[in-house]
Amino acid sequence: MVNASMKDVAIKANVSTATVSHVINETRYVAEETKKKVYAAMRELDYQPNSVARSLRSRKTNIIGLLVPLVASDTSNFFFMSIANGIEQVLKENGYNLILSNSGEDLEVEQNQIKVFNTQFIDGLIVAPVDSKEHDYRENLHGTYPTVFIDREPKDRVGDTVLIDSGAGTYDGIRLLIKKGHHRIGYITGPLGITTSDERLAAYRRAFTDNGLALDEALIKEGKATFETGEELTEELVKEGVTAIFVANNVMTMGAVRYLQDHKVRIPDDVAIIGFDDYDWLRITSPPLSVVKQPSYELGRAAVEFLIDRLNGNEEPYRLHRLPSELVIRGSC
Amino acid sequence: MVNASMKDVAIKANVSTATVSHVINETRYVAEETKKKVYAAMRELDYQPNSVARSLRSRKTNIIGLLVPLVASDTSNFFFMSIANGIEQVLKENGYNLILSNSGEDLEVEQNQIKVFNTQFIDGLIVAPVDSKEHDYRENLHGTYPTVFIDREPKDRVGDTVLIDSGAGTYDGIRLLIKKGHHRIGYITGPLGITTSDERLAAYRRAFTDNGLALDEALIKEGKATFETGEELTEELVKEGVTAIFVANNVMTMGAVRYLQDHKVRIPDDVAIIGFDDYDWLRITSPPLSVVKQPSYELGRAAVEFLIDRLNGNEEPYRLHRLPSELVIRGSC
DNA sequence: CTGAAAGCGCTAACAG
DNA sequence: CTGTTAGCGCTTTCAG
Repeated sequence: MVNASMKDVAIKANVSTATVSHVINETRYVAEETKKKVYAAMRELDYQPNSVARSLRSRKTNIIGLLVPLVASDTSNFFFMSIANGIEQVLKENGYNLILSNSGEDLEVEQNQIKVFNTQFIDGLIVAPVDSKEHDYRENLHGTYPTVFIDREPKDRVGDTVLIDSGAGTYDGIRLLIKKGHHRIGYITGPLGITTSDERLAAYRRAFTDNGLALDEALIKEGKATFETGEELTEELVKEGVTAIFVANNVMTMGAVRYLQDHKVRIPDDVAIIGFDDYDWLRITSPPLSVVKQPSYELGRAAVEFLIDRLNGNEEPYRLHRLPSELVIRGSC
Repeated sequence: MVNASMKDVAIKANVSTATVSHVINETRYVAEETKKKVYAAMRELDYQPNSVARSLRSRKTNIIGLLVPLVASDTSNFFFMSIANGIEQVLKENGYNLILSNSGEDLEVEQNQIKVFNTQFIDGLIVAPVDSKEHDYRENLHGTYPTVFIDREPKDRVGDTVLIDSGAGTYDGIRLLIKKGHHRIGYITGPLGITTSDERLAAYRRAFTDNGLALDEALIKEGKATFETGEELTEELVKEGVTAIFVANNVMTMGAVRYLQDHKVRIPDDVAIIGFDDYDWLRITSPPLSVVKQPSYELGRAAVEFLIDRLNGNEEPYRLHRLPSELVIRGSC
């Protein structure tokens, strides 16, 4: 059986479609008697309101787009997946649905997807922009719907932005290492030039100067954010005679640990290590890994709250919000 | 500026809306001259077709729903996240969008979400049903859109189903342990009574009988799928004097490893272990963990292919497809 | 307290 | 080769 329309219900209940609509949406007073008739008709016909028609009329889809930059790696993906999870949950609580899309860290794909979204689809957009300080989002984001940027700060503020203050966790980590007597602390980072990487490195430097320590630039190693590069850079650092390593990237953290394990470098006795991002799995590495934890789920929640605020008509200037990161101390330092 | 409609374009180009529509959709012949005028008008007005109106008319949203049962655990979630990733990718290749929704392993939430989807929203649904052999999906799935079930088999077949043959990987794992001389092989599983758990346990039994070995029922431990339960059951097994443990659940695998580490039980010398599901992180446990790997990403792809086949009008009886699982041998056995 | 009717933006049958 | 026009199912104004 094909779905019954509102008209069918109206006929069966002997009322107008207007009344049916008002009963459904509780948008004007309807006599109890009439309501009952309408409900009965709805039940009998197994009526399901057509949300597409409703959207067309009300110019509201109740759908929010989410654009994340996943690449082929469990580790880095998990961060965004976790954000997505938080977002979906809060969205549902507020009666919204989530369209998930992946830019694959590819600017072109990202911009294309935004164009698709521009086709009147979504009521709002949350985007973790592709790594790039260059791109101008004003090109495709015309303000038809509110946008919230997460995790990475876009060049031009075209919406609220929610970031994680990963510098704070980094600072705490380095300070702890220094307090434990480490002076030659290696630093491994993914490509610099993107906000998150730069922020963390700055914190590393700051921790040194704040503690009156000289910093050896040779101990700062930058490379691609891969397992293998993590291994290589760790090797370089070990040869430099570091007693501790801070890895500012999750995937590289694994490579670093692997190198130390493979070369029988004892953690933390020979080399202490602090990594980035927290996962259940880190409880079963040996020793359990100390890391800077980013509140991914909370980031998702916050982003939605900002977005809903805009959807409710908030017209204030765009805001920038930072969530704290946290140093989780386990056995590796 | 508010978005231009097709009518605006038609007026500006001095043609009818029908022509504009046909130009856009290439659905009937239009003279080159006319086309050019239309394109020009579109560009000038920055015209974006309204997909909601289009959907209302064509009764097709190009949106596919995905319903997964995430709970608050990195480990188990990652499996479904990875599936979602595969699904999104293939969907995009085919011009579809993905609405992501989480049932939280709660039957009521799941059924509610299906009801939301029934509101004419989606063109198709992929669902990893909540753990339960009881529920009758025919109640809410009326065949208005095709549905594909993944990972878990529902009681009544109301759509194609794509599963992973995790029994095969389990069988291989047990066989390998037996071949290595283990006879007392403990088995840890999450709650029985759901298809995946039952299948794996059956494979365990089969591996024993196929090898002419007696099986000690006391070595089969069932419990909640949590880290802590994994630890507890491992303790019980160690006290039973097992020389190897097979853990048929990802979260419990971590608990098991943790227990062995904490109690200085050497892996694999004192107790060999094989776990479930593969993650990057398992490369840095010590020793690196051997596991049964499930092709989550491929599962996603396969599900979409089935769905699209249905959307293209395939009316054959529902099919059941199984993807192979794979034993990944590292250092823990 | 309720109904009639316009119209959201688009597609497609029908007509030329 | 192109235009006219009737809806898709709903919301909402205006009128009673």
